[in-house]
Amino acid sequence: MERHEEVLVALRRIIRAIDLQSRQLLQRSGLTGPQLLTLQAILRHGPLGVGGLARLINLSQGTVTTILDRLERKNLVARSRSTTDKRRVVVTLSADGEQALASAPTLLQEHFIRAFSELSDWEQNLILSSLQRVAGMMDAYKLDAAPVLETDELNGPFSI
Amino acid sequence: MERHEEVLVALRRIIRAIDLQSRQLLQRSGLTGPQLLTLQAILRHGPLGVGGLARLINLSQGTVTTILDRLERKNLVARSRSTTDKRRVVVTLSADGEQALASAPTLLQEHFIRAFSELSDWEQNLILSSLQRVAGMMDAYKLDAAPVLETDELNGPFSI
DNA sequence: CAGAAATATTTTGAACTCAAAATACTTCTT
DNA sequence: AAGAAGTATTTTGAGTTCAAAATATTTCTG
Repeated sequence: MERHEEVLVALRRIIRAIDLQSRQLLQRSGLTGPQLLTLQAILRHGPLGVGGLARLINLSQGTVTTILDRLERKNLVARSRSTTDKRRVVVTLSADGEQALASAPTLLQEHFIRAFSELSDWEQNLILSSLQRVAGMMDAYKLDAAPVLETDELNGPFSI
Repeated sequence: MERHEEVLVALRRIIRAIDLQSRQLLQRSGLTGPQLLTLQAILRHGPLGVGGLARLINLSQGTVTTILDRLERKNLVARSRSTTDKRRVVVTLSADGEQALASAPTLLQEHFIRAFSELSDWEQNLILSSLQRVAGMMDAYKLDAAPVLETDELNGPFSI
């Protein structure tokens, strides 16, 4: 097996572990990972537009809309149209939302956080920078690809 | 921001990049990432039961069933009941499936594979072992919960 | 051998995710 | 001011994912 395939296997394990954690979270607190992440982002950054929120948590706008639908149904957030620019929808935390956040579990499994914290400083840094490096290599294309869409790149590196 | 939170941010970027790659794949070849992964596993390991397939690619049995539904609808795989043990469903690649696999793109973006391959040997190993370490810390609990899998179609606990 | 326990798979119900199309509003141009 | 162009959000349609319940078969036990 080539090394980049082993990378994929490791990533699939990680992705699955995160998904399972999200489902456990739902059982314990009624909030899934993405929902909790969304609430945390609003808490940290204050009232936000949907687009800004999406960029902050690395999700598409449409995805954030459906997450907000669920949070709104549970009365954890409120949506309101901005008065200055009525195209914008501003999302705020409700009192219930703050309450839910305060009592919510962590997004990563407790035992992962513990294990990670017990690593030495340089090991933590090594792991973090490896992850950031992989992330950078994977989403690098977004930076140069967006402007180039006009040119006929359809027969480019990804053709069948 | 604490370091384990930065870990989560990096992981979210990676997860998103992989999802987007899967959708590009679908545009170009008609197969999504999980579908391609499933076909590859069958090619490598020969006809498989659904459960073995699920363990091989780190997905639940129910998930694999829905993926197989789509692959079967496209005539890329065939399901048949095992004659020796009729509880089991055996999945095989069709001729079309082999053909599709032969002409399919890679699961990771070409440019990621290129960038990764250009790293020095020790850098590749460093990244791979960091990912494996994170994966291990995340799904460690499963090992206590579920005893050893002893299936003859499974070479190692997480091989693809 | 008949019923119970175990194993394998599918179905069901809910959440997440995206691209692309549709909608709503603002700002720029003429 | 009227229409065009741009920006922000939601809707639509499809795929992925899981746990838990339902179904199908086999193997064990009395």
